[in-house]
Amino acid sequence: MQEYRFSEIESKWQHYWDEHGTFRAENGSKKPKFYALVEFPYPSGHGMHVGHIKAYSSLEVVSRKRRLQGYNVLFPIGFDAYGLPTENTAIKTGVHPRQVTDENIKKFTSQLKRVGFSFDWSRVVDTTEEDYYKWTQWIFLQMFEHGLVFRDKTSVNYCPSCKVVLSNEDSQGGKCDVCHSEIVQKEKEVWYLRITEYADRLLQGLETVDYLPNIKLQQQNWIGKSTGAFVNFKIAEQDEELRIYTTRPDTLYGVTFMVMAPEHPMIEKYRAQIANMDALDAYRAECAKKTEFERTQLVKDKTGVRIEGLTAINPLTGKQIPIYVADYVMMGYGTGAIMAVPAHDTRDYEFAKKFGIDIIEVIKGGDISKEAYTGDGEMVNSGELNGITNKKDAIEKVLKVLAAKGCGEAGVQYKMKDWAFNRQRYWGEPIPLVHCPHCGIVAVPYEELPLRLPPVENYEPGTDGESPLAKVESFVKCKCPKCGGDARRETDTMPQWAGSSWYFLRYCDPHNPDALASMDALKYWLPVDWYNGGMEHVTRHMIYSRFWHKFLYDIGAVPTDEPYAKRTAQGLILGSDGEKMSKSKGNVVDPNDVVDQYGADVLRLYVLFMGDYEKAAPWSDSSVKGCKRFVDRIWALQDMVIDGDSYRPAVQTVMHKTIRKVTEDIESLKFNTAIAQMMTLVNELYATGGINKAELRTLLILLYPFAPHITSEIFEQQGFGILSDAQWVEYDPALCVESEVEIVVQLCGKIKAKIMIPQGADEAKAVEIAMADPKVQEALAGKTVRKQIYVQNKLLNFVAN
RNA sequence: GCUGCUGUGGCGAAAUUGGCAGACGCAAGAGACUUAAAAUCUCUCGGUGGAUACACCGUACCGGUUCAAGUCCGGUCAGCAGCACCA
Repeated sequence: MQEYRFSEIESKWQHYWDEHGTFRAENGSKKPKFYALVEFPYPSGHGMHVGHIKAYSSLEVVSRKRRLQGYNVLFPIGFDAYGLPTENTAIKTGVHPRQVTDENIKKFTSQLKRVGFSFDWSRVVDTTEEDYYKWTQWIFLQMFEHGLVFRDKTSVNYCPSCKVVLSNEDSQGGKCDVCHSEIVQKEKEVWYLRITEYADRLLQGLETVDYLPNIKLQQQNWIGKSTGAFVNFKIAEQDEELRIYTTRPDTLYGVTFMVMAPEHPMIEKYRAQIANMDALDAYRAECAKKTEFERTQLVKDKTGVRIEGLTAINPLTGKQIPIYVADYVMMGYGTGAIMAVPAHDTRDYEFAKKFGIDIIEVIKGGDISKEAYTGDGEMVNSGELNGITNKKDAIEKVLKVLAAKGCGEAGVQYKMKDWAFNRQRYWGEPIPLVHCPHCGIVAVPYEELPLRLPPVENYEPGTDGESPLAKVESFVKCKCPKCGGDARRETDTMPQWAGSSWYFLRYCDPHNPDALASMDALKYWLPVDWYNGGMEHVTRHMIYSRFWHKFLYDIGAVPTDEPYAKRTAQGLILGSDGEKMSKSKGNVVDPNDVVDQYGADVLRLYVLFMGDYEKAAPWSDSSVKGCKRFVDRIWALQDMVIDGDSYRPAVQTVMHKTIRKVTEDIESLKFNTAIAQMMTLVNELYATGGINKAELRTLLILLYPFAPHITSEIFEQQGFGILSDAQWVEYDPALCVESEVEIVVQLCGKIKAKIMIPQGADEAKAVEIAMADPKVQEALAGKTVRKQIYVQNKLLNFVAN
């Protein structure tokens, strides 16, 4: 046997697959289709991370297996290449982001190829290429035409370091997602996509798809649907109504004050009529200074100021109620104002205690002198609601009363907000809209797409939150497509999430010049059968892309309502210190190093063998060696090959068991146990002193999805042909069990003996054999068996005393 | 604070979903081969006692259900993740 020179063998097979187009997916093939999708990478300058390898390895294994099972598999890859790090490199070095991107993509491509992933390289997409972002802009314009794009001046999340407006999703926890600086609030005109219009459908759609339960749950929480009521409170001093949203209309009799958000428009409207406007202005200025983080996290104490000159009237009791301004009420949720029921809401309770406001109990069951009671109970002090004992009935009743008086109705609210859809950055898709002094906002005509990024001298954004594009007169100045007069282009670009919201559609038909993809191709491939990626993308990327997809479905551009039939997520690879890998900690593992030292097959095996695929696991250099040893033992099997075209009796059971376990475990992401079973098989083969041709052939096929290079090489050398053309192997369930099995004999649940009985023996037979065993006889001596439990092929338990 | 998940050897983990706890791998120890080391091969490897057979204990902690609990139920503690004044 020759030496195992993995780098030669691996590059030989990578070239073979490339030249033969082994992994090309065929549109419209008669074979059953399987569309496996992994999250395309952002091509950063640092190259790939072992985390990428783990993320792609699962569906890589599934894809290779499915091809051997006769499927037409689409397993594509691409690059989500717009984004800040590339632009920041450009700012630092002056190199054009296009060039930076191209270099990074080249680097990623070579790394991916070295690992031997079976991607269809003829379908690569790059979100920054003209014939791709043309269609991103096209979708945006379709949304614009359908009223899903709007402009609004609101307080936005602004990162002072990146000088950019961020969506809520990009500024979770009050920190910028990219540079982790504190986010501040800033008034700005921004573009929004009306994703809230799809909130209910995004929620309902979850019932029709096969996502892991925790993924569904996170999406549900993100959408955050609540049901309740809108109630209008008349203002005593003015001909005006204050509209509020509440989930507890049943507590309406317990309202003792109202609260408006500091930004509530009614404050400005009645500026002249409010007696203490100075105090209010001072308070509001203080709130505006606070970052979102301070406002929601640090401040435990309730603050606020009463509005003097405006009083609300409880629509049910006619009682006058004071109104406060307080920053514990947010303008962005509900109506920006609430009715406060301190007896039954913990926040209102704190506020009332601090400001000495009345607390009126309307639900019995708690002790409101100590804390708010949020549970269920009998209604009291509540007029017509008195005596009702459950929340549901009380709400039903109060809604009827409100409807009769015309001052309120049932309603739903979502936590999810509309999607702030622009960045003041260069390296993104230009927003194809024009500001015309006569016609207003006008869409760039479809024929003019793509609207290209112009060259700029300086990629640095303006300090006032303006895009670098604003400085390019030749880009900004244009003619209005409607009236032909002088107009100005929108200079903001789209956020990074735009291109990734539809990339899986382009894969189906990546070179189509006339549509984002042909309907035929989409009908053939959609939905994506299995999508794997990180947990960090299940609320943002996945909700955005589901939203776009549903919109495209509504306008007839795609054939399915939901894009992804199934979604799973891999766990992180931690550094060997158990911490998250990061450059600053110096615990990052470069996949190239592993490939250099041990080969791609070892890397692939290790990332799947290291633990539960869905859980985080620390990297261990020495454990990688275990996989290396396994691969070496596979290579060494070539010296032990004997003739034989069927499994030898001594290993027949373990062969069938292994086929079954590997076949099943791959489908349920249990790669670690699939590999363990193959190791067990190899150990047993070594113990028999050899392996015959039939056994070797089967073993190579089972191992091929994990370690395709070494298995392809041995397969060829043994004269079995080209492994990627082979068929997956079958098992016989009847042969997965030995003819004799060991069972445990227990006395009252304690193990007393182990006996061999024929496989599938009935209870009488098992008892007969057990009774003949001296240890069993000893254990049962002098005892009366009152009951016996027999589990076939497992155990026999005597209950005796 | 709310929601969800997880707690098993020195380490990464298995356990057909209530039926032999610790498969497989790493690390460690002993032996073989070697001038030697590496590599490879063989054996040991949860704890306590015992020379061995073996016995007892053991899946975060306390309690319960059951012939039988890592698995189910109730409570406690710890860790992780997501959301976070959502009215």
